[in-house]
Amino acid sequence: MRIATWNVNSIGPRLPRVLEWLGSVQPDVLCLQELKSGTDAFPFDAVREAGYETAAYGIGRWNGVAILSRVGLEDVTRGLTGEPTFEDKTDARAIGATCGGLRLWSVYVPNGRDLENPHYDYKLAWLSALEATVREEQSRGLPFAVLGDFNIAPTDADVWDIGVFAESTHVTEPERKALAALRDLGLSDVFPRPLKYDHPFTYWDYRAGNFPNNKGMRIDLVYADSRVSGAVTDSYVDRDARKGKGPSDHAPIVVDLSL
DNA sequence: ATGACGGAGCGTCTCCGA
Repeated sequence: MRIATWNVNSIGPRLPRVLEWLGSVQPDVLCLQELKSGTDAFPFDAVREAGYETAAYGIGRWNGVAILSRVGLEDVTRGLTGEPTFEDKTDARAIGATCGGLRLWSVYVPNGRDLENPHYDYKLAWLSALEATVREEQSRGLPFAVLGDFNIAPTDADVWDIGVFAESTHVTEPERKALAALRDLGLSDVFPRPLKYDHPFTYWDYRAGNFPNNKGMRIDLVYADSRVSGAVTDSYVDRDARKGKGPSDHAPIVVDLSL
């Protein structure tokens, strides 16, 4: 089985590239983040013609997540257990489903913005709710993984220059402790191989030539339990999907499993 | 060339992203 995750930075303008990518890479399951569309506005028909069912969760202009599957899509759950709000609004940042016997979640962790911003506290609260949800979900007894844009660089090596991030989110100890809490639940970081250079970055800012200069970050992650991680035969960041005209600023991660 | 911000909304700018 081949599973994948991709922050597409809006499904509308990205749809042609997503369809092309599905056709060439042929994942069985694709977790999407940052749809920037409401649930009803998702292009279900075009994706169905490509052979995939979709469970989408979007609330409009920001965030939004989905799971596409050609191996079944059951028991869909939208949102986290005890999910916090921001400015009294609930975001659409997490969706879970059972696909081909696996319990999979697609998540888009809040950015945090700045260390003094209330959005940073929201990010940490959201991560606590994710931990609680993972704990609950594991009681289903199915092989389990959570995939998505975590907006956290797990180590200093996961950004191109840690000196640039001295007063920034994404690299702080509280954020990294939230990842450690997921590992304490038995999940492990499925570390992909890069197609080029020596580190598997998954995000490069559009600005200032960051992609051609490989000023990237590894913030999209696959956290899998032992049954899933033990079945991994290959994993890579498809940086080719970051090239060319009209790309997302994130590249997909592809994980092959022998279950 | 991989190649030097882009998406969305009521919008001619601001917010957001990381």
